[in-house]
Amino acid sequence: MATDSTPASPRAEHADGFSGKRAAEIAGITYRQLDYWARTDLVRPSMAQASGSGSRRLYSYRDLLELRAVKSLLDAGIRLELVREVFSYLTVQLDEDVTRVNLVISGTSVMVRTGEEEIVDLLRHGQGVLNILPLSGVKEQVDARIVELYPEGRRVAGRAPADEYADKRIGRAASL
Amino acid sequence: MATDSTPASPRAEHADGFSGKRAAEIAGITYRQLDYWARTDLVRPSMAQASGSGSRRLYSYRDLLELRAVKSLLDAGIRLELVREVFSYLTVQLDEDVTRVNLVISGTSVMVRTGEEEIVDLLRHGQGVLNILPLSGVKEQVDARIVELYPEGRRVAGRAPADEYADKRIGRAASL
DNA sequence: GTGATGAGTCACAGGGCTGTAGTTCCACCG
DNA sequence: CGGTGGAACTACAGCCCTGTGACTCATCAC
Repeated sequence: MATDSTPASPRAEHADGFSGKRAAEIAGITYRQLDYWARTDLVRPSMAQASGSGSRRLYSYRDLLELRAVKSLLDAGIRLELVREVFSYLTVQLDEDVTRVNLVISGTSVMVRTGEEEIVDLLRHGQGVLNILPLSGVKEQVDARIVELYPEGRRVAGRAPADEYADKRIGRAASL
Repeated sequence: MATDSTPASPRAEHADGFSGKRAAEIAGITYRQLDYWARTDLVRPSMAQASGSGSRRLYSYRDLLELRAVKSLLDAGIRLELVREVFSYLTVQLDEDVTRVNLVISGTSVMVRTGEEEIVDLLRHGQGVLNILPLSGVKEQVDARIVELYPEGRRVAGRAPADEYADKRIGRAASL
């Protein structure tokens, strides 16, 4: 990771990571929320955990995406409890192909979907409420916010070319 | 019964309304929840409000649909706070044409939609999380539950023929 | 009148924060 | 090397929301 040579995107500029305070600013949450989430294991800084007063948390770019995704879900009126369930699956996945994917939450079952058609299928056959979060939006927001808050003169280019996308079911919790 | 002459569906049998206890059973919630919701103005019995100890609440069939819709949203991990917002708009609408309609919640904006195509549009252009609740499911569940819990020998038939369906935006809250 | 039913009330629990007052670590200065 | 300042984490109290349990109390049917 540290020896990363990928070009482009605000991502590359900050291989050194983001402080707790900055992460909160970029994700658009309060510091207290960030702290609470870290202490309760919802989103933890993957580059450096806190280890007592005076230590520093260090969030990776990917962590920022998670923080922002959590905030989006919260803004949409979803209970933190469900968000926790979702992310306990999601953490495994959610890599670089985040850009064109939709996160679909049906009850406690979570999926990553690309095509709109398949989502329509879900709609047609689905019983419960469907929560759909376009992860692309999350990435865009984070990138925009980084540039906005910390322009730092450094190079900021377009994103890398698209890869293949496929639908993946990433988890399913016990039924209600 | 009363002066109602509509045929079919468990609806017709209970023009006299449902007691609080029954309403809770049918909706699949606890009596305490029903009580709390009534006292905090989320779903109130439209046929008879409580007016002191010893009085009785009376819920209409339509109230049952609301109760069940609230429960569905809750089960889907949505915060009661958002549900309140949604229903403050929804209460105006939500009539008999509930059967083929989807309730779409995007942020704090609420819509009733029929065609899947239009939902796809929302997906494609939408920024935030979309919560989609098929109201048809709600009605089916309520009907099934009534028959299941109170078969009462009375006639129970299929539902009335379809009417026209149209998309209607029913409300939009202040932006975040 | 009597008892069952169901609304009213109160206290309290758990989740999700928020505010504030520490604490600790680190960098920098001399 | 010791002192100083500041950034960031921690501890803890407290608030609001959503119930829940346990009673109490008013009605109604008999």
